Amino acid sequence: MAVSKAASRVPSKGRLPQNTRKPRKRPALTRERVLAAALIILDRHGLAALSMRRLAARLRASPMALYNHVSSKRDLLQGIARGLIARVDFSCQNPDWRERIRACFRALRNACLAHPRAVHLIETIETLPASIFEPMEITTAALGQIGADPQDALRGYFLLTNFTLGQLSYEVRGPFAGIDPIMALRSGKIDRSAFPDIEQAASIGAWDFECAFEFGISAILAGLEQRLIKTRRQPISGVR
Amino acid sequence: MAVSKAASRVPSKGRLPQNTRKPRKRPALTRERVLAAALIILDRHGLAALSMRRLAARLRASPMALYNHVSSKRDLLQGIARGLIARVDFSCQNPDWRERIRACFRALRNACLAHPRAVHLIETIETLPASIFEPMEITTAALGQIGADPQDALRGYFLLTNFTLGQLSYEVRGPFAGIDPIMALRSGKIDRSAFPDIEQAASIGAWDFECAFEFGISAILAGLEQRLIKTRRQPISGVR
DNA sequence: ACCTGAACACCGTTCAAGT
DNA sequence: ACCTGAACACCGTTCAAGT
Repeated sequence: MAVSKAASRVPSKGRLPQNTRKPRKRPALTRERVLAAALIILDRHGLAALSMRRLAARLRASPMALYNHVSSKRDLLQGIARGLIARVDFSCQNPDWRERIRACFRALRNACLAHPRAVHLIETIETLPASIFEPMEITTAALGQIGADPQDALRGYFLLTNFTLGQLSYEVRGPFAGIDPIMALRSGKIDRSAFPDIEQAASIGAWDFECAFEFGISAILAGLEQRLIKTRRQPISGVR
Repeated sequence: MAVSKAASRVPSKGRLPQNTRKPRKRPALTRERVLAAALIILDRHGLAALSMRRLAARLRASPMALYNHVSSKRDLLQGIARGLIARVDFSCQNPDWRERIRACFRALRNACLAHPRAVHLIETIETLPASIFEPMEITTAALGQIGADPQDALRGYFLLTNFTLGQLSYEVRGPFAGIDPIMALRSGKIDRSAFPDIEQAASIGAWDFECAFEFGISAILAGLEQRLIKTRRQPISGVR
């Protein structure tokens, strides 16, 4: 992993160097600058448009210059994802354990929605920054508090994350012309009479993902509370 | 969308043509044969290895021959995903509505696990085959039966699918060297004392995804039942 | 230590030509 | 109708060379 030390050249005490030989037309490359530029391309034009060559052009450097700050394209993409997650603040002081959990996943969701085209990167991240352990710790602590054993608490955590990321992955793909079952029914491509109950649902207005998310978290929390308390001294390991 | 009519050359009544000029060394290309070969490469070597050129080589044809049966690489990938979903049998005759729902998502999960490297394709499918409406119909019908209004029933369905696909996406990425928090803690890369409750969970043996899945579905069903019955005449639209 | 240009081994897809 | 080879405009990355 090639990491530049260029950042350490920044003058101490925050004073700008006044008599440097010549004001650089293009500021020196940095891992941070490379990642930031990559995120801009990703946000604006999508993952397919993010090539090393295009990124280099935007930074007015040769493609190979990037490899001084990033060891491969894979490292670049992982760096973007890690950076986004590392900046999220998951903490919440609410005394209600349900609200603490809810706040975690809301924070994760909002961080992802700020960069929709990076969601897939976050989902496929390989080495996680330490901050991702915060929601895990908060959730397992809260569930332990209501009597869940460690294994069930962890399962509860995975249930919540996987739902959150799963919905994000779906939501972010928009605008669901051919993907959204409601849209598909409405467009008449599918035989409505074969699916009477969906037909009913299809009369609903625009789908509100935020409401669906809050509904989902609420239902999960209610289910976890019921199941974990019910089985407090008798963990549901062999359930099928 | 280029679709070949080569399949219609198959002799009627299932009789093989005995005096065809010469037994072809390489059977004629077909959309089905192209998709099948692509799935084999995908299963064996992953998405990155699935190029039009490599696929053509495996079929002993020129890369351009593929374009007679598939309009683009995108069409190829979508075709694989649609094919996998279309073959799933979601039906279940169990009188218990919970079991009918459970069977749906178990079927979806198992179909995906049979082709782990195709999961990402299934998640990002654009036009869905009609069969994907079956779990939706079964779920919304079941939830309607216990008193949910159409909107909440649909939210319940999305909760279940997004969890199922979200966990699949995570599970399939394995083997979680740097991604699994438990592994990360165990490897000592993270300060265990900062996360006492996870530390507890880290004492658990190998993670069982199937159990986690069943646990998740159970918790969701319990939560949905409680919430939907409780709010039968008072849908939770503005919940936050 | 950082950057460059040329080159290598790949891509997906267009095009004109063959049967 | 189906297939081909050559070509185009791209990729990520290696290498040898420059400062």
